[in-house]
Amino acid sequence: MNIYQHFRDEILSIVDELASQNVIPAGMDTGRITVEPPREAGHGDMATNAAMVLSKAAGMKPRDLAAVLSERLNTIQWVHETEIAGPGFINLRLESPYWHQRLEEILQNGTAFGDSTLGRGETVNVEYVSANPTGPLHVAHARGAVVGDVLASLLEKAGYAVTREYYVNDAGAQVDILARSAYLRYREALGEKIKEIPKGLYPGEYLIPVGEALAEKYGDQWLGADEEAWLADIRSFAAILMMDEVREDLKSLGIDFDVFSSEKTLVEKGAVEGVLEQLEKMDLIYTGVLEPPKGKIPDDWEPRPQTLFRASQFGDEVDRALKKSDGTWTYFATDMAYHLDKFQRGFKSMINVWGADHGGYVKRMKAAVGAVTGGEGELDVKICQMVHLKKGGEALRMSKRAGTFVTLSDLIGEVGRDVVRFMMLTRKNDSQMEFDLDKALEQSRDNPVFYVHYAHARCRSVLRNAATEWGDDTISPSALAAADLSLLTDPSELDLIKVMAAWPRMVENAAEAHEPHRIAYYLNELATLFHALWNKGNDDARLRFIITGEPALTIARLALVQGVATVIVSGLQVIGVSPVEEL
RNA sequence: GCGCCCGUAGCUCAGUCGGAUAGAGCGCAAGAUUCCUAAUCUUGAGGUCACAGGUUCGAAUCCUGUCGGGCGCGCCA
Repeated sequence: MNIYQHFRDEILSIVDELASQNVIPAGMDTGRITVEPPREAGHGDMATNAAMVLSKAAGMKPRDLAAVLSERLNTIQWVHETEIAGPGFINLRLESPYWHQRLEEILQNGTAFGDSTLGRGETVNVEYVSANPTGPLHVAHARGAVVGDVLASLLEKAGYAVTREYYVNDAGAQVDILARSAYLRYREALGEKIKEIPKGLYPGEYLIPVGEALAEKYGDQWLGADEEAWLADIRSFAAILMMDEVREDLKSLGIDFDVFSSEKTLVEKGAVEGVLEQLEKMDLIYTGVLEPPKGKIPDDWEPRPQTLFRASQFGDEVDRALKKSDGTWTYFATDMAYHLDKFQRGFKSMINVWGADHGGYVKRMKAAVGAVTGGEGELDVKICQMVHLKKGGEALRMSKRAGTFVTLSDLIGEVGRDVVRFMMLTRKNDSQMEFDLDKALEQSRDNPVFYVHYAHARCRSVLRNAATEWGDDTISPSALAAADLSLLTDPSELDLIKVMAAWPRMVENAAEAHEPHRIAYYLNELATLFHALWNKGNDDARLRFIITGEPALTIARLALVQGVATVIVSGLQVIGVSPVEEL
């Protein structure tokens, strides 16, 4: 349950009630009323801006209106006291039993705590990774993979019906290059000496086994043959092998897609012609000549009539080309068809997770979605900025051309899957990130993965110790459920419960904002509070979890510890990281 | 030249679709361990939220401009 939502509803009914009693006008816009945790703990448990938001429409000064509202709020169940502060905030302080109930709720729900019905089962398509099937995944893909996957999990937890989708670009020029590169390796496998991989082809050694496999399957039949004889076969052969590798890499990151959509299939079934026909009917296509980009004119620029989409009618800067000079579709044209296809499969809400190099593509894609769905489809694009790897205090420079990039599987081999997943969420997706391989393995406060794991391990440790000393029954779910939680009276214990109680709201807000990194930050905060409480037990033995000779108090505190562990696990599940029992 | 993203403490970064005295970690200074994991914690110093205007009860947040960094800029994806 989102507790802030609960009290917001209470305020709305108070507003209605006051309106029906003609104390304030009826029919005011209450949409901007919020109930939030105040930034400062000293301001109570919750604060509402209701009086300030409504004051104008009510024709009252904010603080006067606040006085009227707070009088009624005082009578609501669980409200301990209210206070009018600053320009007209109403601060609420809640009674301790309310917080004890929240802990009980956590214990009853287990890791399902935080599940929300916000999404009302609406479908959302999250498309991520979508790397060309031309080589293994590397570090840049890892960030998008994690961001997309965790965003999908987050939306699921918030009550959406999520489809995880990978778009396989198996039709464009990139896979032709793959095929030519593989052909070289094929000749090599048959004994030819290849001195140097020509510029423009993929030099990576990962294609050597592909060449060998080709040689084994097809023998020498293509030696000396024209490209048109072998291109199609090798292209699909190599692309399939590459996708197998991609799937392996994703699996090792714990990522499993629901749908792999093939660009080639889409093109072959005429989807591009379909979407263009539709656009033609809407008069959104014409033949024209684009202006060269100002300030920077490409060397080989020449004005040329092209088939263009009126993207500028939908918020883009210029109209965009749909056909290449060789008559084939641009990537954009097939991507339009692809997004219409998604929409027709029932996804009004689409999220794409892209790398930084696609930033300039966002506007036209949004324009395209707006056009082909008649404004009904909604596209959000999360751009993941670059990841700079660091090791031994030095930057690891990567170059795809030189073949010196660090692969995803290298990275996982170096630090492990869970660390990769968590670390990728320690920055907003649109901020650049430095990934320090040494720090990611460090067991210190510096390393948020460790820090959260440590908090959970400490929880488990206390529970194990209690079981050893008092018997397994002490920590059984039924024993903890029967605990007298009213014995939890210390402010730091209640503070901890309050942060746990904020978890459902965190899930909803992060899901609505499409910001998975907030989960990692929340877990860090929860861990901080728990570590702090733990250390209070060092200063004051009365605050330790296990108090010999006081079973009731101990069980209440074990319930608290179990609650912390539960919420941490609930969060780690969203991130896709396994909790550890001990370190 | 144009578009998008970013600019917050010495460093790395949060900051809840406009809220109260702008936060955290690292680093720095000083402390806590016969006791549930000190792999942790506590306290302190540290700020013109890049800069200049504007919008309003209120701006780090929204708008305009300037400066600085990143990404991209017809027939690559």
